[in-house]
Amino acid sequence: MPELPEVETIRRALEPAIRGCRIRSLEVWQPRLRYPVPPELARIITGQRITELSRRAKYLIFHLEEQNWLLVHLGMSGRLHLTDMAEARGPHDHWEIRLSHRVLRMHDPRRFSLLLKGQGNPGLHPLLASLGPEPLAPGFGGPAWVQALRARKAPVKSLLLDGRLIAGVGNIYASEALFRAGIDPRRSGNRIGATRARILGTAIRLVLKEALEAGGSTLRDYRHPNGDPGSFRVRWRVYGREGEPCPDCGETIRRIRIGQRSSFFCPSCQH
DNA sequence: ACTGGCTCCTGAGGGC
DNA sequence: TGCCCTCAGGAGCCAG
Repeated sequence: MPELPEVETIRRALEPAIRGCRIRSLEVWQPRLRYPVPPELARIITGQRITELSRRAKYLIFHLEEQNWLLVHLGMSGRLHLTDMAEARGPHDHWEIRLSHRVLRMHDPRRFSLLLKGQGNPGLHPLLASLGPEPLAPGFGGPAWVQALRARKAPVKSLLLDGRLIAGVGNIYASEALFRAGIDPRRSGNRIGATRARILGTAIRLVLKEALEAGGSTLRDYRHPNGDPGSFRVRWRVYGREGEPCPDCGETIRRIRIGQRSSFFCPSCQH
């Protein structure tokens, strides 16, 4: 599923291909996504150039002319395909943007994705306004992070998924980062010392950066839908490994529920 | 102000 | 072989 590193990988691949391209048309086949696709969207964006593609958390922002922009989120099963020419529409293909020589299409079986519009400063949009800091931005993990984490008493695993505290961390990286930091996912934020909070901040950046570097392979999958996605799969240390030995100590990895979400951890390495 | 539970949706996988 | 049940997940929303 698209996590922050994959969304950033998509952004990096897409931006040079679409920057400067003019939108010829927008076709919406299924407007009932996470939020309804605005009916007037096609009228607003047709004829405009894409000036920039940016990312905030797991949101992609397609900047257009006249301070218009499109907000796209992939949800958990959304895929963006950029092709040279229009293809027959398949099941779960919900919309496509036709550019001068290319077509950008959204495929999303579970329909948790979204396509919205905005005008002016994207950061003021309700979905973006309350987002916390970007973990990969310079300076993340300093005093502000330590203070914010320790001000909360929810399980740290849940806090990592709270976009107001930190933007874009998903279920996989929350488990992975806590394993790297040696912190029990059930531990309350306010029971994590300042030193360990800093270590966690570093661990988050580490797992995201590693995945981002491996994301170059996801790029190939993105460009060539026939490619075998399994061969490029990143090897998680604990995520999805219930019952397997911990890569560090050999203890059996456990899976527990925290806030309705699966969490994987090593009971020996994480406290 | 926080926390935890619910919700949207469909495909996959396990049990019988 | 096939049906049914449960679960997975992003993240906003809401009740307590």
